[in-house]
Amino acid sequence: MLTAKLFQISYLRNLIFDKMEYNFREVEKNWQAYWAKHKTFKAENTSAKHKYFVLDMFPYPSGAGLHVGHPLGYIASDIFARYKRLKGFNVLHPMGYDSFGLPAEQYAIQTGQHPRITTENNIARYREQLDKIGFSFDWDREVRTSDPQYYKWTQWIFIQLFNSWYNKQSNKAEQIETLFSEFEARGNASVIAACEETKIFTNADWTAFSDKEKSDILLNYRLAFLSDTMVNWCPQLGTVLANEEVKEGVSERGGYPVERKLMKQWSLRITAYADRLLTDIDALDWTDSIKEAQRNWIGKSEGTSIKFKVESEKLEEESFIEVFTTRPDTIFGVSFVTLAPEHDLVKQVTTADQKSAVEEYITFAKNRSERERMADVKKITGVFTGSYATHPFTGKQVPIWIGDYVLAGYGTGAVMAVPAHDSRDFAFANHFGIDKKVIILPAVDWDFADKSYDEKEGKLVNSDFLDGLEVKAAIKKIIAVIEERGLGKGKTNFRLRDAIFGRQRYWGEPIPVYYKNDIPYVLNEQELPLLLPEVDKYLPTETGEPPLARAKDWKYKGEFEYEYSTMPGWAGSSWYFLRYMDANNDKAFVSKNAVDYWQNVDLYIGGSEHATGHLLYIRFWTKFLNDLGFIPVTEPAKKLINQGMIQGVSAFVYRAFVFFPDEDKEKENYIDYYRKNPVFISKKIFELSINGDESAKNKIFSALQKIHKEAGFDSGIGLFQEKTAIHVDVNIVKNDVLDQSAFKNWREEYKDAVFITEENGDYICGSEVEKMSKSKWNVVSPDLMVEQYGADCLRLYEMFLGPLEQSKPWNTSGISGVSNFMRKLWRLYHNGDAVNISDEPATRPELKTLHKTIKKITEDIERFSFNTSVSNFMICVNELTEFKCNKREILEPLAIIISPYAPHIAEELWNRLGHNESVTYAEFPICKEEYLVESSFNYPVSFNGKTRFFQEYDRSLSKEDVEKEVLTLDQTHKYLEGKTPKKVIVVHNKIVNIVM
RNA sequence: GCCCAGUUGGCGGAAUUGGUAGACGCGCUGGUCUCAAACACCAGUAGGAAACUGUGCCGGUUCGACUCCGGCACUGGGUACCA
Repeated sequence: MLTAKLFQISYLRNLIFDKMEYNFREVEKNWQAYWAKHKTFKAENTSAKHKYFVLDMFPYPSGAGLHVGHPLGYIASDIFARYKRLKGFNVLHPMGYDSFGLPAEQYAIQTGQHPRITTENNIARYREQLDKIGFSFDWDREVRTSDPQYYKWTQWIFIQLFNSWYNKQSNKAEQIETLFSEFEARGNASVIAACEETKIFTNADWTAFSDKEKSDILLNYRLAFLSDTMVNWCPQLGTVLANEEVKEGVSERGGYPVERKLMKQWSLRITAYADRLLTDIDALDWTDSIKEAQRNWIGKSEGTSIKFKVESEKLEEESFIEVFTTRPDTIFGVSFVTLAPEHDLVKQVTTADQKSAVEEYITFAKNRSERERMADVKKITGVFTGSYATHPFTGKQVPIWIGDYVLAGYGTGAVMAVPAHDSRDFAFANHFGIDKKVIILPAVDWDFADKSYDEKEGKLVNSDFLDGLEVKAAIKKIIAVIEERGLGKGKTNFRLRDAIFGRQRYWGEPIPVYYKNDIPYVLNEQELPLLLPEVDKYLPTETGEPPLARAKDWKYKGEFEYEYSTMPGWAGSSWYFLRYMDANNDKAFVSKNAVDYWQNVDLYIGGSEHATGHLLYIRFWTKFLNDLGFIPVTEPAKKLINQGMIQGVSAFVYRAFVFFPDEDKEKENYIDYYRKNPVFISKKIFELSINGDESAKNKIFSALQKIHKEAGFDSGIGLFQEKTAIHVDVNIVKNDVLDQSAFKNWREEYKDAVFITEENGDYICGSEVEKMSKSKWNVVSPDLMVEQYGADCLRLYEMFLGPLEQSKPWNTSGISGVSNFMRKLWRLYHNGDAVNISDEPATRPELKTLHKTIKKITEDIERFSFNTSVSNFMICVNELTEFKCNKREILEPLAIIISPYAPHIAEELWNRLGHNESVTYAEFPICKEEYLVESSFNYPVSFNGKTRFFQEYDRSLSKEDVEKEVLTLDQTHKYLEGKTPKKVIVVHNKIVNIVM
């Protein structure tokens, strides 16, 4: 009763107190409304100012809403965008939604609700959450990939890809018409294109071909093409997936198993751009890890193809196995040749004796799922074909094997095996007892019985004309010889595969293709967008066709056959940066004026998980659109920053089971009992009891006895040794201490929980850093933070947590420091409730504090070290508070420099300083170095290994003073009693060391 | 296995060019205010009684190393038979 009353009094006092304090709720609401009303952040497409394009990777609007980790990158980009505006740039800072995707569709399958509805609801929630944080987005330029006005242009780009081929001579994509006229004039003999190997035909042949034949040939050249390819098929999702969407043999979304399957599919010929995607990386200001990941993904390797003649009586014609190797120097070490199980020659080279064994093996390899293959990489499997090939140099017979360690899709699908110098060949040879021949002598001791020597260093032996050469010289020589004798030729291979483009799903962009007599045609531009039709169910049809086959009243239904696949999730996101430049244009995907002005993204912020997916595709499309002359740039983003992930800190309580020795020990019994009286052991006691601490055990035991007594039992009591850790909602845990009553109310089953606590009655939870997720009860919502501390506080704190690029756990308790800082900042400008600003000139120390801060903040922002900025603001405000500084001369620039970080409070202060315009239109102040000069300082002197502060000098540092350093030397001599030092080391005008 | 990033107090982290390591914040301890508490404010806070020792470990370069070089260990991320 008394405490309740007192609480009321203190509550009232706090209310009055609050009135004098910064009222972030009101201020933030007002300024957010002001920005929206005045379109403060609207970017114009024409300006005398320099442009600056700051882009975030737009989110997929999921049903779970945002957690505190999501806005991290947006806050950073917003700070930079606001900073650039203050620096006088015309800033484009847009936001949108990547709104096609699987989760909405899965939800639709379960509930029957149209994915559009789900998506719109989620977008509305995202928008609400984003608005609360006070971002400076130009919402007039919002894009949604699922909006027909947007995907019209995604479809249009697909059509451009379909209507293009890659000319390797000009090294760019060209209109398919140029190829067409070349075929009509001369056939394809002189065409060098990115395509599958094709038969040579003349212009006469071309004219004679049927329409279908012509179409098939052209498909082989088009950048968007249909082909029978091995795809990653996910039966549970009922769709194919790109390599990038498969992680460790299961689907990235959902984690379902993935199989290999041969299917007719739309693909994009990204491999045509492999070389350019690789070489252009170097010039980009992206992080090394992303650049490296892309290089590895493209996987360029230069080597040689070599032909091995097959010795087989069965074959009428001469037949060769072509292998690809990066180590032609090891040719004399070849002891067998291995074919991929899917290799064309497998059937022909298999002898009658081996036929059944080979067929058995091929069936085995085919049915082995991707997952199994990855799981037992070390398991070696293979079979001998019975045939031999002729070694091109020694003329000896080498056996031909089949093994699934050779991939059909890479190189030629066949390898020459050199067991002594390749670890995979070594393992294979060891397993099947094939002999090895050492042909490179390493400089170090090497046990060839144990492992292969794969290094590209050493001298060649047993290698005929290569003997005595170093590896590098040998490679050069052998390539020359191979080419001279026509045994093969230098060849470059890429790991990168063409991107499979069709998805057997509903919620995506329809591929704008229809079929007439089995020939694919693209729609006319006027017919776009090809709208996503309504369907009764979002599942495949009974005959296994994609959901779009269910559409009843599609435009040309019955007239032509439509393509039923939709585009993959990455289609819309592969060009969205361009749409922001001219988001509402219905004549073109972007106008020439707009793209000429905005060019490309200056700063792109997003997660590193897109390294080999989105970030590769967006570069590909950009290059393609540039080739066709639609845009002036070849890269989408000049600078890329990857923000780290914010992890959750899960809290745990430890549950002990109680049972009664004299009762039935069946499991149900004590589970039942526990449900009535769960016992929780604190982290400390839990750990101690594990380590066999007797006193802790006794403590648990006596606590259990107490519980037991209260329950009305007389008999002995026991503690079940296996304790369970339970995730507990982090919102009822503060500084590791559990809110015990909240915990009891949290779940019905914990209603009667009994706690074994520390001496002071606190229950200390265990904690662990994990991914932030609902199921782990460690999600902290930004709404809650904004509600409790304000948007500015959240923004500052997210930056303060640590370096932007680093992953770090969220810890709400630290936010109070930032909250305190906000109050101190407010008080600088106020005395009680009233604004208290003086027009007196500032003192030198005050000016020094200000300009030091301007300098540091500028440097911090420029090098994206936002965490140190927040510290520097705190130092600045602490110093000014100490000075009791309320000078306009100081506080006005302070409001400006803090505005990118804490825009709401900055606007309010700016307004209270008497300005009518938004602080956004102010000018970022420039540091005046003269105020930074030290008036006095200590010389630290290291002498005989000890550092002493030499003497305090009262002087300012100017250029002349630096030259007058001799004076300091005099002082040094005096100090050292007339001895002359050998060396006096001066750094930043300070003597730091004296060498005698 | 390979590639990339990292390892600093009780915790998050700072040190920008090789120049007084631990800024700033959290937490903790003590004090002021209060009947009491919360809030707020003030002081202290790497370890050690001290000499000294301290940036994952071993060694090197340097007058001087968290920073540069060589080797190792561990943590996180990416990748996976790419010939």
